[in-house]
Formats: sequence, structure tokens, C-alpha cells
Amino acid sequence: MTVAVDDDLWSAIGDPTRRKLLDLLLAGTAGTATSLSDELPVTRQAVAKHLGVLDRVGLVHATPAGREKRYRVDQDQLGRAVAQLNAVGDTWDARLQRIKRIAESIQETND
Amino acid sequence: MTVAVDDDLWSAIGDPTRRKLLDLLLAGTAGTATSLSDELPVTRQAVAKHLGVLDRVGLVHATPAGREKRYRVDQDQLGRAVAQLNAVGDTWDARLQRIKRIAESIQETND
DNA sequence: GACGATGTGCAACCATCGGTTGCTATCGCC
DNA sequence: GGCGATAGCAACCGATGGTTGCACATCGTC
Repeated sequence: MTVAVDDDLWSAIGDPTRRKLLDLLLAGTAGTATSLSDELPVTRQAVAKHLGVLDRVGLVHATPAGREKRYRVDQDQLGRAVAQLNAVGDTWDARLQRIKRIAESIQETND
Repeated sequence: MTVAVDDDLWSAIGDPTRRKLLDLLLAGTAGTATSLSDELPVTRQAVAKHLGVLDRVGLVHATPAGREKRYRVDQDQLGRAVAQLNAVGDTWDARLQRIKRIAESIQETND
């Protein structure tokens, strides 16, 4: 059985640049597209696009402040994303363990 | 600080179809491109491409058997992938907790 | 109040990637 | 040998991550 996963949410955090963005936002760095692009090896426009998709899946929210637009992470939604990561990780881990146990039992019968 | 993540490995498991493939392989379904494509809503060629990238990052290995090519998961490598999922999940979780604690302490000072 | 600096938004363009279709080649078996 | 099943290759398409270039808004300052 496959783990129930929100593909939109997963693919949002699947991109390495977006993961880095979330890292930066969690670290408290000022959340404008320009300031974030300073910390990343991509242009401001690329960052703006990424913030757009993060916004669409609800992982971040923007609050206009004068001429700039501040982004902050949505803690609940990021919590859900983390839960999915853990769910998939746990499922695979369990299956790997089971396979390992089976392999060992076969080993024993061959002794 | 950003979690050390192997981007190739992560992006390999980032694709929903590839995750499904790994699920199927872990479930013991026969591992040929054609048999796997029967279980998925995509063509054999798409599956073959995915198996190719999974192979390149070492998550699966192919063993030619007559006219067909059987794929099986590499347990060690998948284990590493799971570890990365957990690492990112744990890091984000920790930061979310910390933010929550800070928010609560501010709440208290305002009482 | 006008002007330059800074920040955002939009559009065109390019490369890569997931997916498809179509064809060829190889292997197994009757 | 010939037929069916499997794999492999190539061309093509749409979406996406990335870039550059330009227009628009806002802030500070003279």
C-alpha cells in the first residue's frame, strides 16, 4: 500500500532551492524576494517564482509592507509537510526492516 | 544552517512516480519495466526512464534475466534516502518547535 | 515636489524533464 | 524459421526552473 501523500505539497518541498528558502525563512532571515535571493545562487525572479509556488500550496504567506513584500512560513502547513516526510520515511524503513528480517531467516535455514 | 542533503538522491525520490515505483519494488512486485508499467498510469518508456534515474543514483539495480531486465531496490541506498528525509523532517520540526516556544513566551509577557 | 535608488511584476526566451508515440532490435519458444 | 514479448532509441510535446530585459511603484532626499 502506498503512503497517502499530497503530491503538490511534496513537490513543493522537493525542489532544493525551495527547501533552502524554507530553511532561510525558518532561520529568521528577512523574507523579501530580493533579500532571500542574496543568500542563494539564483536571481530574484527565480526566488519570486519559488515563493509563488510555496504560497500557492500554503507553505508561506506574504504581507505587503510598503514597497516590499515580506514572506513568512506557515507553521501549520510546514508541520503537515514534515508529517508526510516522516510518514514516507517510516513506511520505507518498516519495509526495509521486514526485508532484512526475511533475509536473515533465510540465512538461518541455510546454516 | 541547512541540512546536508544529496540533491540527486532527494530529487530522485521527489518524483511521485518514482516513489510509487519504489513502493512497488518494496512490495515485491516483479521488477521489469513492463510489469511495473502495468501497475502505473504511465507508459513502459516513462517507467524505463524513471528506472534509469533510480539506477543512476544507486537506489535500484538491474539484473538481466534472459530477454527481460529485473530491477530490485538497493536497501542500503534507500536507507540513506530515508535518513535524509528524517534529517530534514527533524530539523524543520525542531525549528518549528523553537518558534512556537518563542511565540508562547511572548504571549506570556503580554499577559 | 522632483529625482534617483531600491523593490516588485511581467514577458520572452532557453534548457531540462516527465511523458507520449513510433519504430527497431533482441530474445524465447512453438 | 517465425511469431510474440521485452527492451532500447529517437522525435516530439508541455510544464517547469532559470535567465535577461524592461516597466511600474515606493521610499528617501535635495
